[in-house]
Amino acid sequence: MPAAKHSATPSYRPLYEQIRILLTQSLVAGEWKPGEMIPSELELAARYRVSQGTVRKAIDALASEHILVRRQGKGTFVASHTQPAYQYRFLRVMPDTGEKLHPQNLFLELKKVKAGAEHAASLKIKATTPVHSIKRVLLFHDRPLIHDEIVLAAAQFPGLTLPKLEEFKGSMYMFYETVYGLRMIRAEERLRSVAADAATAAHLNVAPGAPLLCVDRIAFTYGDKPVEWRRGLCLTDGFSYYNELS
Amino acid sequence: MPAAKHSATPSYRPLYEQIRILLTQSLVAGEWKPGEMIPSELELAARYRVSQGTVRKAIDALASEHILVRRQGKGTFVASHTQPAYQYRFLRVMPDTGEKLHPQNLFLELKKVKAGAEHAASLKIKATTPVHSIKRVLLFHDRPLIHDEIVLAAAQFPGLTLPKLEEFKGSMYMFYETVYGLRMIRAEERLRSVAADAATAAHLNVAPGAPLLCVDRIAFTYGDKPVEWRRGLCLTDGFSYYNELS
DNA sequence: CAGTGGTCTAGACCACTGC
DNA sequence: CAGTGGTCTAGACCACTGG
Repeated sequence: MPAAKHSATPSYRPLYEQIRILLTQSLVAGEWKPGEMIPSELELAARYRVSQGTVRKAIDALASEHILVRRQGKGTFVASHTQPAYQYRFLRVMPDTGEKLHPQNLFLELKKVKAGAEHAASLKIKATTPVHSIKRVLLFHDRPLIHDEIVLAAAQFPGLTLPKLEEFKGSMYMFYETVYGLRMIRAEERLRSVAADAATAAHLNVAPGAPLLCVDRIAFTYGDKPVEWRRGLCLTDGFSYYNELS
Repeated sequence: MPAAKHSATPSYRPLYEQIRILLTQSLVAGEWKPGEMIPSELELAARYRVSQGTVRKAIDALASEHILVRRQGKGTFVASHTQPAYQYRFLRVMPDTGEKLHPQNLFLELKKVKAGAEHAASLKIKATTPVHSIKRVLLFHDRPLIHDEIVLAAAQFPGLTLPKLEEFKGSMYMFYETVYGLRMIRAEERLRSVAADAATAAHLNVAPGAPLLCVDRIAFTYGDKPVEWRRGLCLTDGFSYYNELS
């Protein structure tokens, strides 16, 4: 017997949708951590007093968003940026050769500053709230490829220091996840073509004025909560930003 | 009674997958045309001798690829670029204001030429095969925004002429669909940042050397058959290429 | 082998559309 | 109202994993 076929909210909300929300809440609460296995479909069906099929549909939805990962014969797992296939989940820049891009991090600085208007709006915090501003360069085969500025709300990343970033081996999102328990599930990007300014040109070892791909990104964790603002300036000489439209 | 739970192919193929293939074949054969309603789930279930649930799963897959569109209470329809929501399905460039982009076409030329190596590889045809090369500019509020070169296999677009393009009102994909029965379902894009050459600069009314977003696209019809190669050079001053990562 | 996810069925009922 | 897609169930069986 299902708990309730209808919710109190104005418009109709199917059961599997309610289950999806409950599962998400458990994820937010940390009941199951990234990489861990969640209970089997039959267990969850029993817990929520619904049929296996309904649980399946809820899990299907979360799996299609890459929040959960199903593995036949093993179980269903919380997706993690530490899993090999998810290491560079959001990195769309790739060599035109088809080679795999495993860039190297070179951190330039970490400053604690006050959020400007754009950062504040993106991160849904008040302007002048303290934020960390990180600058780094991504190297590919020892050649500088991308210059990033990354802005994070200081309140969400207490005790963040340059050495901590530098000693960590792996992507930023792996870092957020393992050190701060923040798993990024989604991002929005806006791309523009810009001319390199002097400072960026120096970092990327190109002439000032060279055309660069400017990628503005906002990354979100569970519940569409924005966590990271990022501006990447990227060389596209032998590299390109790949996208599938469907 | 299902026709067969296993296919003859080496590895296991579920029934709903076989149904999905049959539906796709009917679409390719033109049994149901863009915009038309396909038979109801129960009819299809009877036709293929499977349960409604199995048909549902096949349709779900096609709907998630935007090949079919479900409308509760009405039926399931073949997606069409002529439907308002699908007009500019693959246009990711948008004003930073959030305004909707309804660009205007200005055709510059149509030439019949031989396919070069890149076009041939992209369209999976032999080099030197005849192709149409179309050049146009997209205007937004009378301001030139994008310069496109579009390459199509001549064999697939017989009798294509500039006047035909010019008299047609709507997007290119609407044109392919309504005039040649070719519905594009998917595209791959590669983005780069480039400096405007003299000719492009003139068309877009900017200084030579200005940074432009170069968008190379291959668009596919049913069965991943490539139909269109396109190179767009786009101003990103007040506009940007929007993308969601998940 | 037991346990997991994956498929498929048959049937009941709900929500939405348009006549 | 009939007809469509959408939800939910209960149960059978298949495919895959690992001990």
